[in-house]
Amino acid sequence: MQRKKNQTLTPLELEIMQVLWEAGPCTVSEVQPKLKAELAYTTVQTMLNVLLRKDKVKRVQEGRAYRYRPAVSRERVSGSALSDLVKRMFGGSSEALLMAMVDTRQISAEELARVAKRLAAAERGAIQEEQ
Amino acid sequence: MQRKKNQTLTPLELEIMQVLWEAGPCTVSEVQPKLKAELAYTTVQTMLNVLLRKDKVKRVQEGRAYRYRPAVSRERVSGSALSDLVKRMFGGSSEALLMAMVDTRQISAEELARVAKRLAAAERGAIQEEQ
DNA sequence: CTTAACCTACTAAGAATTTAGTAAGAGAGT
DNA sequence: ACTCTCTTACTAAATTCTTAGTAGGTTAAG
Repeated sequence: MQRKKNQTLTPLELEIMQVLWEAGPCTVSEVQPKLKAELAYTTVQTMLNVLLRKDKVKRVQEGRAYRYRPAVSRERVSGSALSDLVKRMFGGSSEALLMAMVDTRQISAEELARVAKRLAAAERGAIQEEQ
Repeated sequence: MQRKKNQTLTPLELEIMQVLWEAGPCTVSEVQPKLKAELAYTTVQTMLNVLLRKDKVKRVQEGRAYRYRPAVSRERVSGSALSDLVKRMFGGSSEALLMAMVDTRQISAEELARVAKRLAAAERGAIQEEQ
């Protein structure tokens, strides 16, 4: 049995999850050509097995093969990757992360403000006049 | 000799760098008690050696011991950790990262807007009326 | 029925990461 | 001089991550 919560996905695990999130449920042979690296069929299979053991994907038999689908949402994984980074790199301060993004020119203060405004408006909109 | 750029620090390497960034140049015995995990003296020493080989720290002899100091800035490291995450998790879109932070409630849209406004003002201020 | 294609389970091996032990030198105290 | 402590260099073991091979089963084609 597994003991830990297994939160953080390794780089390769993450890349495979990306494929499943983007392309939807896939078999091993469908995942393989969608990866950047050219990995052996059995390597991809092994990784999907690892993800299965970690409860990050589910699978159903389909003909002779299994079809794998994500068992965790992209939002959930990106959320925990983010909070992990915020904790480890920015002492738990999301604000520090934002400042670092501006400092290192990954986003300009102007663009940040534009996005912030848009998100704030969307949030208000979602509360007041939903659909 | 080493071939790669060695950009990404491992979790433990990062934790040790944090100590050096916060406390300033330290010897092995000064770093050791500042770590969360209780690691053997020689473990800390080994890690500082690894960081030295990777050119992430420099050291000078001081009495019998070495004193280690960061050779890369926190900004540089956090910048590349961030761009790594943006690339791997958000398809290269910083904006997608911001949206994920709001979606996963790591920051509210309001706070984001507040920080954005402050950073934009600081940027304008830095250009127009410095000091 | 034999063969080729495809798929799984199991196994393993290499690399990176984390952890720490051992041997040995150098000062300090007695 | 002898011993204790601090420190280094070197070495190594455990764990995790990445990669892939081998054996064997099922289906489809001839």
